[in-house]
Amino acid sequence: MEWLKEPEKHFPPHETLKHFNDGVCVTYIQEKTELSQSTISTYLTNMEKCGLLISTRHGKWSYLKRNEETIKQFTDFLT
Amino acid sequence: MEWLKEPEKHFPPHETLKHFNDGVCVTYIQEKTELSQSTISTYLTNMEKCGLLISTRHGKWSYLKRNEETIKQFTDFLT
DNA sequence: CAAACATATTGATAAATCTCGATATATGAA
DNA sequence: TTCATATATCGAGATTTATCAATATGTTTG
Repeated sequence: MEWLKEPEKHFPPHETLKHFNDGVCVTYIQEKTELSQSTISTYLTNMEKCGLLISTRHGKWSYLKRNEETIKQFTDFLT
Repeated sequence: MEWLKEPEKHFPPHETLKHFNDGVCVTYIQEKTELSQSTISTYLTNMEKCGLLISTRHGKWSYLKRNEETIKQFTDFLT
């Protein structure tokens, strides 16, 4: 969640997409976390189901970005 | 944590102490949570060690109240 | 001091979570 | 259509967490 605040600072640019408008692809997140592909895929899917992340497919890649609206609701609740 | 924001609204007055200055005793919290005595004792002890609660002993009772300073640090971090 | 009460600690078990490898599915390229 | 790549799902083991009963310790009161 922290890395996704400023993707440019934490991930390399994607080979085809020239922007981070829809976030970062699963593979890059997987590499950076050093967890297995299946683990990260499950985590990200769950986080999307929770509403914390938004997933967008571009061709074979899934891009993940923060869902700021739900995140705010949640941190407001915690506070 | 929520109950301890306004103890008067969630707990009966204590038999000896006439105020909630130091919070609420373990037994009252235990009864309200409907967890076992040992479970609640462990939880409260841990929360105190984490700095989230402040424990004060008056005779045979331990009173627990929120440690607002640390709680704020924590919610700030989460936010 | 002994009994009674409040809280703490210990040891144990069931359930949940973390994590993976193997396998399945989806998608673009050859 | 087949291959290579990206992601998803399944089944399972190891670890952690939640929770308790039993027991120990601390404290007041008779």
